[in-house]
Amino acid sequence: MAVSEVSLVERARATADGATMCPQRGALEHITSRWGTLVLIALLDRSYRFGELRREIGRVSEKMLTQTLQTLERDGIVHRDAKPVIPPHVDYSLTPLGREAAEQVRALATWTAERMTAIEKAREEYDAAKG
Amino acid sequence: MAVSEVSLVERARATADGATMCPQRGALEHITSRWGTLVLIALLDRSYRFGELRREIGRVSEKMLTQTLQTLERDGIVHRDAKPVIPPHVDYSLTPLGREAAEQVRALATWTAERMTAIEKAREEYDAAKG
DNA sequence: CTGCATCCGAAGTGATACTG
DNA sequence: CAGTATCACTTCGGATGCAG
Repeated sequence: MAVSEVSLVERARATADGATMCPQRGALEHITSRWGTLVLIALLDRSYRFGELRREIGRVSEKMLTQTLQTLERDGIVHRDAKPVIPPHVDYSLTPLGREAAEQVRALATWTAERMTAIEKAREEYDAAKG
Repeated sequence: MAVSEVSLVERARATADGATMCPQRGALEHITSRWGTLVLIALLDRSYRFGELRREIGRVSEKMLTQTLQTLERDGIVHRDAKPVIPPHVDYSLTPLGREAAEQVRALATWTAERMTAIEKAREEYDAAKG
């Protein structure tokens, strides 16, 4: 097994002793966060303006979208291109790094979509047995 | 583009009109949740008992681990094998479905670990520019 | 050993109003 | 249009105590 394959869990424990959480966990959580996943999948298609992205995703507050985009921009996942015009025009797109991450996320989302039938069946059985 | 590649965002919007969130989003969030990812990666290696898993992951309360495991069990991702002995002995392992999911998650975690240097560099540049 | 119930502070979330 | 600020509200998460 490659070193990196277990490093997540190992580092999580290693840095758990009162120290700050390992930066890896942070990055992973930004990418897999509730709105992060949707943003990445949307941007995989094309670049979006702020309001456009908000409409595309739906049911996301300005605050959360702003926060998500800033976090992902800071991690070098999303590129922010603010054109100095009135009214403001800001385009968001994926960096090369971000595109790699987004493809992984999309793979996971696609998998979930494909297996949804099995998952719902499992839920029904679980609820029937315990409920 | 395959249908499933955009269905996540589309469904999120489709069900956004006061209805319950689409079940896909729920499943994806269970898998990518804070403790969900760590549980899946750990179980990819071998089966674990409750306390063992708790120690392996580190810094997770009983409550959260229980909650995470129950959610994943309900989705048919994790298998729970409770042996009727005193004291109780419960083994957790991945179902075939769960193994597929876990491999996707591990791929993402591995990617994050590999790109950590680039991500940290991006963060420093961002902070230097804005602070 | 496993896991449930409860409490409570911390953090996340979102509607609204406001600025550049 | 793109974001910031504030505030009320909800959920998260950990500690503790208890049961099977």
